[in-house]
Amino acid sequence: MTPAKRVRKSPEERRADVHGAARSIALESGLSAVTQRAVAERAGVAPGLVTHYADRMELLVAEVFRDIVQEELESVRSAVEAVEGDDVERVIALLHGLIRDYRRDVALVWLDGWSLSRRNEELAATLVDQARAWEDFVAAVFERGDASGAFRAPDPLALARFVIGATDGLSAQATVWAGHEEETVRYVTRTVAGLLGIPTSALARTAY
Amino acid sequence: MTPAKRVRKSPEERRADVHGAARSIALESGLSAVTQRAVAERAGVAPGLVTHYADRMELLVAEVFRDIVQEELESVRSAVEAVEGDDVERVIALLHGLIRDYRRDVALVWLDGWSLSRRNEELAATLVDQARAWEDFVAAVFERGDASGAFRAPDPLALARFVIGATDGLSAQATVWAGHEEETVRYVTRTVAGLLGIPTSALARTAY
DNA sequence: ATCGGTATTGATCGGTTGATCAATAGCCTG
DNA sequence: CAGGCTATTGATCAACCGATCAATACCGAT
Repeated sequence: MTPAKRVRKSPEERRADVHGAARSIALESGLSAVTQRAVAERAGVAPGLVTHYADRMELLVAEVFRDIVQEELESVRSAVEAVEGDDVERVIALLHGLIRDYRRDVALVWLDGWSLSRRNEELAATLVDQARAWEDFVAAVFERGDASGAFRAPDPLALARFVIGATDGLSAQATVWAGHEEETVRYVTRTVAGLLGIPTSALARTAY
Repeated sequence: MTPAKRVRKSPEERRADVHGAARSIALESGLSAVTQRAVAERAGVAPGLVTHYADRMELLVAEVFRDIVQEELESVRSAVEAVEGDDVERVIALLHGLIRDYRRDVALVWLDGWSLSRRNEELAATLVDQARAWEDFVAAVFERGDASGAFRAPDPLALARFVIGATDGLSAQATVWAGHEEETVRYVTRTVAGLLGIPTSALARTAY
């Protein structure tokens, strides 16, 4: 039993290590696999160091959830903002980000979040925050198109809630029903086109 | 410490007791609260008796999930089959069963099921079975209307998958975003009407 | 080179979980 | 009423969980 050689890092760096280990575990095996010992092992560190930096494991889980979900949102956001065309094109990019480019690991993290937030207050609060951030983002896309006259969206926030709720459910389905993404995109496209008061072909003009 | 008085029941009856206790715990506190000791206490029984009848706790959890979900399906099924009117009326009843009459406890059990099935093989298999049963039921409603000419549903199964996925997601949302059920019903109604090729008013003619 | 601050260790505690099984006692049969 | 089958008990085990903290040793400052 040779005592493990120690490496002394700056608190910020070590904190990032622990956080990164927790993050990768969450993406691989779910939020419930983010335990003190599992994180410690992956970070190559003693168990005590994890709670030393994370304070409580529940907080670490909530933070990891926030990071994963936030990154996904920023990814879709930048894809939408990178669109050169009109507001209809932006909606197309949005739907792509919501469904076609969905990431199974992220979808599973969302499901874990819903389930675990019953017993983890911080996680519950974080989940609500992130859901609102998604709503605001999607609603802004619809509002912009409504303002420019590209389509009609009299209640952007309600529409955003609907689209997000629906696509979330479809993503959950897709975690076990793989292979129906194309079909799902078609349905959602038709649906949203109908709700926006534009012809389906307008939202489906790029090749899917 | 007076030894607890024993009551000797038939295996079938005791099994039902244990099962019922597990079921009520799942509806109250989620699938992850269905532990050997919690079930034993609620059933008024020694912990050992729970696993004696359930074999493994994972099996009990899977069975409880199946029962709860199956009962919900049968409830909606009988509501739809009780409709006297035409196939459009049946779709209205279906959407009601899927969204407005949604039960928060059942929705949470679904979420737990998705999350837990990563670590519980039997639960995963049960979840897939139940999801298919829902699909078949909803698809049959659409197929019937298509056959009778009440509306158009060229691919009933795909449409069923879409409607179920979307309403599942919206139900999950509703577990935290309470109070938007009416709005959600309106959106889903418009959406489904559009997909079925009938005027929205046809699906919304009863007072919501 | 050495000293001190502090990052890090890892054993430890109390709590939970599922599973097991010898011992017990209720109730039906004769 | 007696006997025996078996339903039931409850203590016990190993494995995991999060949290804690005195002891340790690394590394920058002097």
